[in-house]
Amino acid sequence: MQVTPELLSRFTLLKPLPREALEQLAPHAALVRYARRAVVLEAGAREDNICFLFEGRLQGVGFTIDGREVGLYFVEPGDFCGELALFDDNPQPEFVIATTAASVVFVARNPLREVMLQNSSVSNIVGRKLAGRVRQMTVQRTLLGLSNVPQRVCGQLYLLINEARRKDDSGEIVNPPTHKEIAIMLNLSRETVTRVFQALQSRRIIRRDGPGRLIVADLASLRHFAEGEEEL
Amino acid sequence: MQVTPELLSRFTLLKPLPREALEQLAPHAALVRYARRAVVLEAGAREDNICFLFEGRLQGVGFTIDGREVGLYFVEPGDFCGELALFDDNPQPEFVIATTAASVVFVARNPLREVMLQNSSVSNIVGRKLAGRVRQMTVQRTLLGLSNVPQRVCGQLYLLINEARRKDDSGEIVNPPTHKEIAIMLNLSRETVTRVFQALQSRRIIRRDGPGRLIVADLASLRHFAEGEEEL
DNA sequence: AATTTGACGTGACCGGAGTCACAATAGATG
DNA sequence: CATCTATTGTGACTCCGGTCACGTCAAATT
Repeated sequence: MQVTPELLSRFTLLKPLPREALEQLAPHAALVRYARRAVVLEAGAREDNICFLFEGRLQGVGFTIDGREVGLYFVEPGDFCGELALFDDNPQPEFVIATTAASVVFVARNPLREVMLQNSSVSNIVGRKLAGRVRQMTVQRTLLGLSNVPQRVCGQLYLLINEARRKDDSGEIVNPPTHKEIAIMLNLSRETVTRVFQALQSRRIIRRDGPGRLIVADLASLRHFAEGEEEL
Repeated sequence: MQVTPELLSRFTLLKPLPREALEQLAPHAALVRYARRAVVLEAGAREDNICFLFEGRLQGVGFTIDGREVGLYFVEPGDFCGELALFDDNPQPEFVIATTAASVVFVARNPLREVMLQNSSVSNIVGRKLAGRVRQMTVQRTLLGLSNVPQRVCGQLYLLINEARRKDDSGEIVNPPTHKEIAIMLNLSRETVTRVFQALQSRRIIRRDGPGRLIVADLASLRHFAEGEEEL
C-alpha cells in the first residue's frame, strides 16, 4: 500500500525532516499489515528495509541453535527497528515478530541512508537509538548474570516499570508480557516465572487488574528483591 | 603525555582523516599507561573521552548488583572503546579494565564528535562499530540462552576462534581467556569451565601449547558440540 | 631462595530450577 | 452457545551446576 509524506512525518525519527526529504522517501515506503505471530523481519536475511511500527506491538527475538527462543526487546508504536541495515550490509541478527496484529511502514534502506547522511538530526536520532540499544542490552545482560532467579524476575519487572509510567512507590505495567515471554527474556522456564509471580502476589507486592494491566503495589519491596537485599 | 597527529593516524578509525583534522584533535588527546587490572573507563561515569588502545588488551566488564562480574567484550590494539559517548550524554554502561599492562590514547569527546559529523568516513566506521557491537551482543545473548552448559562453552570457544585466525579444520587461540574469564562471560562457575576443558582435552579436541596458546585440533567436533548435535 | 599469588584441577555434597503431567481458567473463533 | 487454544497454576521428581574444600603448579614478588 502506498504511503504519504504525512504518514511518514508521524514517526519520531522522520518528524524533523523537511518536506522534500519526506517526499523523496515516500515512493520507497510501503504499509504492510501483519497478523499476530507473523514474522516482520527475518534473522539472517539481508534486510533492505527499515521498519517503522504504526500500530500494534513487535518483539525482537532470537533463536538458539537448539530452537529455544531468546527474547530481546519490544518495539512500541512510533518507534522503528531493523536500523542496523543503515550502518552495514550484514544480515539482520534477530527476528522481529508481531506480538499483536500490527501495521508497519517499510522504508527502503538506501534512500533513508542518504537522507540520514544529509540530515544530522536523523543520524543523531539513529545514533542515539543504537547507543540506547547497546545500553539496554548491557542492562539485560547484567540481569542474566544474576544467579538468584527470583531476583532476576524482580529485576526484569522493575525494568518494565521504568519503561512505563511510575508513581512514588507504586507503578503499573500496561499490557504486561506473558509469563512465557518473561521466561524467554530471562532464560527461565515458564513455570519458574509463574511461581515467582505467585510469591510476589501472596506478599501483596504485585496484583493483576483485569487483563492487560499489572499493578505493582509495593515498588520499594520489589526493588529490594531485585537488588538482592532480601531473598524471596 | 602529549600526542602527535602521527600517533593518531595509526588508529584505523582516524587513519582516513585529512591532516588538518588530526592536528585539530591532537591537542585534545593524551597518552596514558595502565597497569594490569587498572580501571580505564568507569561504569556510571559521564565519560568525556573516547579511548583508543595502543598496546595491551582491554576488557569490558559489568557488575551485577550482588557483585558478580559479567564479561562483555575484549578490545585489541588499534581498536577503540567508550564510543557511546559520541552519541549521547548518558554514562558509560560498563567498566573497561586492562587485562594486561596497556597504553591508551584518550581523545576528548566533543572535538571528535565534530570531526565525526564533518567526516562521513568516520561516522561510517563508528556506526559500523556500534552495529557490530549490537550483533556481537546478540550472539553472546544467544549463547547465554543455551540450556546445555558444555554447549555454551564450546560455542564461546568457537566464537573466539572466529575472531582469531583459523585454518581448515583446526584453529588456534592466542592469549586465550583464563577459565575464570570464560566463566564470567558465560555466567558459569570457574570449576564448570575447567571440567568442560578437561572433557575436550581428553577427547583431543583442544590442547594447550605452552602458555598463551590454545590449539583447537578438531574444529569440526567442536562445532558439533557447540551446535548441540552431540552431547558432551 | 623463599614466599605469595593466581591459574588450574578434582572430588563430594546439596539445593534449586527444569521437566513432566495435569487441572483450571479465560479468550478467541466458529 | 459450543469448541478450541493460550495462559496460568501446582505438585513431584530428577539432575546438573554451584559451592566448598582441597591440592598442584608456575610465575611473580620479596
